[in-house]
Amino acid sequence: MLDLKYIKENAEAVKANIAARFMTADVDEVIRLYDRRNALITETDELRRRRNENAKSMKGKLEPEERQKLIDEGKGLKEAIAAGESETAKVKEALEEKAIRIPNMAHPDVPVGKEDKNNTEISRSDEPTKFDFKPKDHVKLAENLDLIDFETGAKVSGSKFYFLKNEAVLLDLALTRYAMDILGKHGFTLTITPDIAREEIAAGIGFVPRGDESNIYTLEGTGTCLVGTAEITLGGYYAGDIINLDDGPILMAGLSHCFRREAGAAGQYSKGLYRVHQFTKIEMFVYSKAEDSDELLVKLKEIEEEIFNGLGIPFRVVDTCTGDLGAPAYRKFDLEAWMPGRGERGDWGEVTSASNCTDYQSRRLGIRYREDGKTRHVHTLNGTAVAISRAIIAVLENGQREDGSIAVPEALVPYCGFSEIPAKG
RNA sequence: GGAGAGAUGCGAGAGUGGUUGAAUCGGGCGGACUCGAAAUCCGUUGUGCCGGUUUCCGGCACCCAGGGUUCGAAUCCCUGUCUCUCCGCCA
Repeated sequence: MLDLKYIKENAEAVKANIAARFMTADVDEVIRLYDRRNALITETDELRRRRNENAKSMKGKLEPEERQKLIDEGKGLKEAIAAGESETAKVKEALEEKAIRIPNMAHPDVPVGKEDKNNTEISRSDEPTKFDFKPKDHVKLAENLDLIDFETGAKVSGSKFYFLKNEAVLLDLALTRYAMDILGKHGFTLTITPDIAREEIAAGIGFVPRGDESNIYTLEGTGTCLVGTAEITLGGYYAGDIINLDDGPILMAGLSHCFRREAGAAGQYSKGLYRVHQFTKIEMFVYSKAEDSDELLVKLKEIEEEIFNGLGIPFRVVDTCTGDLGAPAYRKFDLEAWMPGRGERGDWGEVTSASNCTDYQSRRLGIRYREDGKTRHVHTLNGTAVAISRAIIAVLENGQREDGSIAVPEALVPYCGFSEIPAKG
């Protein structure tokens, strides 16, 4: 969430930002509740001060009637404090509920626009892969080569579940090791995180654990949910802590399974592995000082480029527009890989996403660092190293040959142990 | 899942219902001594919120969390969470 004092002092800018993101949130109501809360705190603190004074004056020996008088006075104060506290709690709750609807401010360079078509392409690794035959999509390729079984996935678990099979399994594991090696080289602490997190941690990261719009599976009666990304668990890692950033930012990499409800998502562009309920992802997460986060976002983007360049998959990088930013993001760069089987003639499809969330997540999670004797909220950044399912789409579709076999990117060969998936039958 | 023990500041660790935001030791920081260092000695050292005359001052809250008892709770009661030990189950 945003700093309440900041909202009050910059109400017009906050409103303009909400409008630019095509979101709705009631800034005036937040300010009204904030003022009301502060007035109540001041009042109740004064009552508590009088209670403390009253209690202190009763420590020594007193005449019985004098003591009784003080006790009666204390009883009165006690009631007034209880009333003040319950009113404050009510206002605080209402304030919090309204305030979390206000999105993070956006970087001044973020393109303004409503949908992903307003994203700005800022670079391109290469032109789309050329074929001298009509390329197939990954669903067809995987079916021909017996790599992914969607039908049995649906029977056993429901639609949008799948079994990876045969070489696809080894490809999955190879991509994992490949990415982890690169992240280790860049100084990330490697982790495999829990796949379940407490709901308040997920909420602190900016996910909505409950309700119709939620993309999260909750675990009934436990107060926990399945994670949609390791961003949740890695962001929760230092929740409530004051961390030391004097020796540089903290770089974490986490492998987790990711679970998403994806209610209502369907159609050509979501087919096959592109949008599924469960996949494996390796996520980068960074805790940094405020002044370093812009630079680190570029670094995350560059690591993503390194990973996909290494796979030889053409991609472009887009600067995500205001309407397409998630609420916690201040700026976001996406890598979109060329997917020859996407749409009619092939298309770019999102494979990674790197966001600078500034102090939006850390404020709610209570993660701070010290600087010049003061504590400040850390900046948090997250970026996809590899979302395995989408990377597999790109590998299969770009590596396909006319005879039905698939060339495996050279960088993966040492990890998976084969350089091609041979045509079958 | 069952039984028991515990949770206090940066760490270890005291704590009688009322001068306890918290003894003591250690760590950190500042200083003295020293050519320098060690040792020693002295001082200092939490977080959040509200208000103000805003490099500071005042107030409030915080001893795992949430409730309760009381004029007054780190201290008494209840619930939850987590940790440890033992048993059971399990990969």
